[in-house]
Amino acid sequence: MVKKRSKNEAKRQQILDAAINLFTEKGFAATSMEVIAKNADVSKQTVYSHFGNKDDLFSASIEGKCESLHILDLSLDNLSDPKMVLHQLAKNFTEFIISKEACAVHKICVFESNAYPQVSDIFYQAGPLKVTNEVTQLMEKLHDKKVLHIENPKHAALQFLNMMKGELWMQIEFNTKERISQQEVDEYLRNSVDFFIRGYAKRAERDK
Amino acid sequence: MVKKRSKNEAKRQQILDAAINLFTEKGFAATSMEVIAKNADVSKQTVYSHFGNKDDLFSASIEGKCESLHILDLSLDNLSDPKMVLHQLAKNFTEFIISKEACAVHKICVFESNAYPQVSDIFYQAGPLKVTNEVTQLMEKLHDKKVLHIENPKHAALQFLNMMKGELWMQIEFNTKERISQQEVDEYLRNSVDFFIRGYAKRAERDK
DNA sequence: ACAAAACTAGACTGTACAGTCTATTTAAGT
DNA sequence: ACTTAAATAGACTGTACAGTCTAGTTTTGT
Repeated sequence: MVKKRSKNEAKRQQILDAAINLFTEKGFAATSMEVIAKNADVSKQTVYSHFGNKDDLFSASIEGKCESLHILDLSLDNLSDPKMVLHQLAKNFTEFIISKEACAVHKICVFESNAYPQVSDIFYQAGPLKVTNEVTQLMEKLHDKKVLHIENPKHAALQFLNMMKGELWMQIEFNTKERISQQEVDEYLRNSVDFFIRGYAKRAERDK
Repeated sequence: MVKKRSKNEAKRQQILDAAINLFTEKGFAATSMEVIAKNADVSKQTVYSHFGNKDDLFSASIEGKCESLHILDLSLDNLSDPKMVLHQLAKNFTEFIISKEACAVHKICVFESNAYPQVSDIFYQAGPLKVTNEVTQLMEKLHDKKVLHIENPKHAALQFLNMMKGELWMQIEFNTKERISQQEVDEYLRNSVDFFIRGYAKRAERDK
């Protein structure tokens, strides 16, 4: 007659929420279990009862965050107009990567990738790798439908996505004082999409 | 009758060396002044005498590192062969950004950019910004000499540099187990240079 | 109702570390 | 050579924090 009670799921979630906020804001080392407990409105002991130690809580909180981040929805109709598709993708992508949420998790995962490669890997799989794969499929489709001429879709996806980061991404990474204007960002995106299409235009169209 | 003695410059350098190594390896919070002193083969008090506190030592060590990083030497003759120039640039750039040194400083500056924006800014100026500016000038020259048709050289520089990061850079950032092969990296670089040149070819040559 | 698991509060331990103090050694100016 | 500021080593202080323990309270399955 084993009595099994489930732990309070709400509390677990409160702890995870507080933990991910603090970890991403202050980093692992500078975040204490006591402050996590306090922010979660829960006793320290409860934290330890749900998650055995600080490391495990860290893993769990990053994992939880990765699950909750829904990145891109590539609802890609209208493939025949690559400019529109790619521009939309570019906008969605940049908007996502500069979001506070995504940025903060990205930062801590990169930083702790030596001490916690498993954690870093969770993010890599759920984030960059997943997006790259999805965009690779898009590139394949653009090639198959003869909209563009893309011999290596994975390379094209990497080129496209990396390119889109541009200056804004660096400025956000380094938290610079000055930021380029929205107009400049838009222009960079437009310019980059045009450039991408020129570079991967079908032969026949290269002299349009 | 002021007697002025200069502090031991060698020790100062030992401290800076030890500090930058530890900070970049373990991060700011996880690096103690005692361990820095020990690694520098110097007493803790000496550390405090040279650098008032941990924050100042952190700034100084990052600053020192930035000065010692010589990034790219763009000795750009043979502009008439853009493929060669850009391929060389691509190789130099990737080699630099994946170097342990550069990576480690990059990581900590990004991570501490909230707590220490001044420090992060030093790196941004000395690294990404400087390289971008230099490559922008290269792009201008390629346009002026009518080798390529580049209306916005800064955008082109950003596109080129970001693009080159590719998959390897992500894998190094996240310290993944698997790494793509040197061959794949080379192929990506070649592919990307070709793509770049296609995208910025002069109109007359777009149907070569 | 009641038994046991989940929770709480807070004291406690041991460790680590930033920064200071003190006593000693080193070396520059004369 | 001698004086004295500068530099040094290492002990010391106070704080913070991971993780444990205890004693009591709440919740829940039966």
